[in-house]
Amino acid sequence: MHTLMVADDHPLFREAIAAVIEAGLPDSRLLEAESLDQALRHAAACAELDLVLLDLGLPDASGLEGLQALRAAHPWLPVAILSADQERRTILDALDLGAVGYIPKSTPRRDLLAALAQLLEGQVYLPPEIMRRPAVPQPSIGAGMPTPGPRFAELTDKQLEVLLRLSRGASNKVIARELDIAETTVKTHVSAILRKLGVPGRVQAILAANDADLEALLAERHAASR
Amino acid sequence: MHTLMVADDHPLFREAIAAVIEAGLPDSRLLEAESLDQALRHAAACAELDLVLLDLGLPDASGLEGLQALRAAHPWLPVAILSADQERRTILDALDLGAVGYIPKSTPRRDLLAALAQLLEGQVYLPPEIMRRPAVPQPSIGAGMPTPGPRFAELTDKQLEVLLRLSRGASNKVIARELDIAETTVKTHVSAILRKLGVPGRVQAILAANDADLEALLAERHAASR
DNA sequence: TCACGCCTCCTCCCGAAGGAGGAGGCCCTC
DNA sequence: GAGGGCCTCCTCCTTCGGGAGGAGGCGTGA
Repeated sequence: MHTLMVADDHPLFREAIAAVIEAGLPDSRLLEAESLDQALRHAAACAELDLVLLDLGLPDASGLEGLQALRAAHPWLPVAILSADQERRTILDALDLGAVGYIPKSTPRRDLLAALAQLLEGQVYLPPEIMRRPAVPQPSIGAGMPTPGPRFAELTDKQLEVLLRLSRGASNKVIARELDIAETTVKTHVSAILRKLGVPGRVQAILAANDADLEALLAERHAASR
Repeated sequence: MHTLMVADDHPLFREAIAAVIEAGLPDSRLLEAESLDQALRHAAACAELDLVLLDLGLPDASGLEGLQALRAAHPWLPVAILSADQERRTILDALDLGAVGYIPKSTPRRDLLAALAQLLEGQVYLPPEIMRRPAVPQPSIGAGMPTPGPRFAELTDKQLEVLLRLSRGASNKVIARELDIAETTVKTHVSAILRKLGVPGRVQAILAANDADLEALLAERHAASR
């Protein structure tokens, strides 16, 4: 027998959560709050609360302020964020403020139930699809700027030419025609690019390339070679 | 069959980990590294590596530098920290740098196994006893931007969900798992997306999607449906 | 001169991607 | 009740993408 509270200003969403919990965690009790204020009052009144699911963006609390307030008032109360926000930064900030978990609202029902079960067991839950994404652009920890990121510098000129066309969505065949080399040669270059960038496929190479200015890098090299 | 690597400079500790894994994850392979350098070489040489357990305080890498280096060299390689350090701040910094989990060395054997299993399943693991200690798309729907471009408006909600993941570089298989539908269904959706956007392949769909703010569009729809 | 890196191309092989075509279920509207 | 749109899943088939492994030519620097 667990007691949960969902704090969200959308009645329909609260209803949906209630339905999920009723179906998946049969003998649980669910409190509902439509504002931070009400959530704080519920928390004060109900001693056996096991978990709070807190929406970001309640009318009376912008962003993570609600979490902060709840944590300050009830440091022992486990609070998980339930939000539409999928930003990695937001999740880390929430953890920083003491959240025990973070559940994106886009989480499919079965994963949501698994997450709740995990949280009620005393574990921590974070959305794998976000936290396990490679994107780590800003380390910002000490050390000036080694920022190797993807090592475009390691690519040879030819490989950069290939990557440039890759990033524009060209197929191996098209690249071969444009550079007037055999398709097998293009594949060799592509393989080398994937290896050097440490990505598993051309799609990821394109996404990485889109974060950099390849044309500038190429122009720079051409200038340097003159 | 999983392949793991433990990077720790204490032979006895590596031995202990090996024993735990051998007993608890019978058909796994374990690589051992006693320095960051060796870990990097192993990672480069072994493609089927599923998880790296990285100690903080290797001789050739102080603190989280090793994690940073490993992440930079192999962005797609899941790395979990295995450390004696129990500071909340350290854990948050490790996550910040892209670690998929954090296991204190004081973790009892059975919890350690559970954590490894969770990590190998693609989840995130954090030590509850530390993290649970008391301690946005805000789309700005300013009306003014119709931005039809490619006809994203013609896509159904589900197709938008698929396109969103597509644009992050996910394969059909991954999308299927995230949305909890069959891979064939994903293919159906992808085919519909390609047809509606008038592009010849997923790569072009991604490039088109990157020029638009899909999250905002999705949030807008969800808001409208309430 | 010899080694090394780069570019070029090849074959064999396998898994991912995507089209064609069909089918059942659900829900809404006419 | 009969469409029709959407979501779901299937099979069969082709092409594309990428790894493994090998090989030859060319230029530069030790």
